[in-house]
Amino acid sequence: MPVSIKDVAKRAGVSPGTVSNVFSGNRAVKAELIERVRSAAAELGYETDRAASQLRAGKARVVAALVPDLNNPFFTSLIASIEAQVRDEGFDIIVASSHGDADEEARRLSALLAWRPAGIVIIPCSDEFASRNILADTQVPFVVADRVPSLFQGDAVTMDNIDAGTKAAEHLVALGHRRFVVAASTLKLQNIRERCAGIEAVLAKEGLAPPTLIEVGLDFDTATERLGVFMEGEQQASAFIALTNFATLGILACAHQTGLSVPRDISVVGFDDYSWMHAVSPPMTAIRQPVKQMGQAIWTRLRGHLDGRSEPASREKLTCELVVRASTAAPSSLGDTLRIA
Amino acid sequence: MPVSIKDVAKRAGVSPGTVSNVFSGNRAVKAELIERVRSAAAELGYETDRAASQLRAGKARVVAALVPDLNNPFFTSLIASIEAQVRDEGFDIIVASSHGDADEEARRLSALLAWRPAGIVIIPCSDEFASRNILADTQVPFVVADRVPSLFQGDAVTMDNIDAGTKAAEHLVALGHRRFVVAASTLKLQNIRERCAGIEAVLAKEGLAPPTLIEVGLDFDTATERLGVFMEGEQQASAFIALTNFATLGILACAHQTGLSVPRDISVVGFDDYSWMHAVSPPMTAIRQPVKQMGQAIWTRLRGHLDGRSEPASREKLTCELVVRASTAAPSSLGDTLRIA
DNA sequence: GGAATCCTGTAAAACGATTTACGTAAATCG
DNA sequence: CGATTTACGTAAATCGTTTTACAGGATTCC
Repeated sequence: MPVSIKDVAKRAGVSPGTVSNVFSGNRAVKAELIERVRSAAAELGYETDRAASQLRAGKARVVAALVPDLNNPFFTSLIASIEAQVRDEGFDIIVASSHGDADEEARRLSALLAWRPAGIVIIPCSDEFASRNILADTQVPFVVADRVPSLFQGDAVTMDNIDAGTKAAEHLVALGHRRFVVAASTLKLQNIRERCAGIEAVLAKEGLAPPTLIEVGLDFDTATERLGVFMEGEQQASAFIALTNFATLGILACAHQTGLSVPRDISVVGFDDYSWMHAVSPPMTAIRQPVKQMGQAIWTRLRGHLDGRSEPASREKLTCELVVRASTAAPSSLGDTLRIA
Repeated sequence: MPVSIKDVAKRAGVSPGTVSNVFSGNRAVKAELIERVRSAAAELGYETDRAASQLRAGKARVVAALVPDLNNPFFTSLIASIEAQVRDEGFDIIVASSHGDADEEARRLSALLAWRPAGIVIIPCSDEFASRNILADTQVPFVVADRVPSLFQGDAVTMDNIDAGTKAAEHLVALGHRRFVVAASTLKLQNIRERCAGIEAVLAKEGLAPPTLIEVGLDFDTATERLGVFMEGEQQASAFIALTNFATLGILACAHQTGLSVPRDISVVGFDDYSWMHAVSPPMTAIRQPVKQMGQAIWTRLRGHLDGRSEPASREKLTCELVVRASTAAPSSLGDTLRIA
């Protein structure tokens, strides 16, 4: 029942090769025949079989994306951005999640490779990035995004994380804050460490005490739990910086639980910029990652390798932007005292 | 350089057919040969080419998902749920976005069909669902999710939207609210209309005035704009129900803008349950859609058609849950007066 | 005006797997 | 014990494209 190129050829009174040329545009076909083939195809409802096409042609119009978590809107926005890029050129996207596990990452990567895609974009689940060996063995162009091991050689697109940390810290210092808490997901990740470094550098330059670092884990529940334990204890910080989306939520939830008011008692800078951040009260000051540009940069890199051109590997670094809203303000008392309710 | 089944066969000293049988498990192979083939494959780094496999076998281990927007976390969570289901069985997922446009939907659908996937799940961008004709012409099993035209015949998985509306309205009525505003994305969508119907039925039963309906559109910016215009005007409502995620955000943003306090001045029930909802203050009362179960239900349906079994079409309806938090409370004055700042 | 070049069509050979048809050895059966 | 089935291996056909090789007619070039 599936209609093949031969059926179309027969109906249009041409050879299969000609039909192929009409659709692929690989070789010129006379206008009249193009017309005949097109209408024959339309009548039959023919659509070229991608598996067959890809098998013969050797190149697939697919790009594969492997991310740590499909529930994390940062990752899915990135996928959305890439999708918007590639669809104009007739590419499709196949997605997979490593669920934050290195072994699963390797397995999924192999599975994706089995598609012989035109390119792969991967956001590794850890800095070890053990899977890189798998990729090294293939010919498939790939770019590593967001979490890039420091001494990685290939194509990569990241944020300028040091700068992101710097901006957040400078903003709060300028407001008059002196004691900082940083809520990081985990310091095992290079990008998180860089964000911390940016913050620490600013505080050091200003002669302030280094920030209190809290590792809050990778999901909301553990984040609130760990921050909760910390905030119950007596402490003096007035400035909180979240280094991931879930850390932002964790800080907010705990502040609410312990009866601290934002920004009166504490100021908080969130990470990632989502719609809810300017809908809530107070609207959140946050560091916005240029997700869309990231998708563009990734595709540009992949695109470069596409026609067999072997471009030199490059590392691109995008800069984040601090969006100032109302969750940050000058500390209420000069002593930076924190009131626990 | 790509290593094929022949290379493995040669190295293991068997025929290609045998190698195929080892990996596909289609026919029995002696333990000793399995061992030889496996290790040969491992040494060579062989992974079976899915395009070739699929071409010959006629069936693909892929399911395609077509959603209106990859930036909407409801849709991507659903994809995440489906991914979690199918990966155990060695299926991959290919995603596409219709960007809310019916023509694009049709185009993307054809493109997806060209993969000859094992199944397709589609969340239509409108009730017209013009693309259904495309699907009707194929043999590919598909299930329509979330937005299902009322007289659609095939497999479908939806929420019990009437019940969702009912729950929200009953909750607010029980708190003592008498004047309602409903923020809907657009009444063109069947599911939205059903949610409204649920609310209206409750109010009617209680002898209350029907709710004021506002169509806020499909994204955050237009939502805040339209709600803003409305809230500036004098009105008396104390109870707000959002019917989509963006409507929730719109209400919150406008309340904040016009200086209304939640839940003191107005109560609001949000739609969809995201992490941010219990992190913000006040934590939001909301209607939670069982996204995970929805993914499971979809795969169960698709799975049923997989081995050629032709099961009867069915429509599955999942029930939502009202999560009560702190954004809803009894109205402050019995007269239901709304203070405009 | 003859040779070289382009243009555009067809037939047939791939691509890398699966599957069918067949063959041989071993196991089972009456 | 001879006949029949089972078990398991191989060779070759096949899936639906793309691409190569070739061919005939039109064009172009000296």
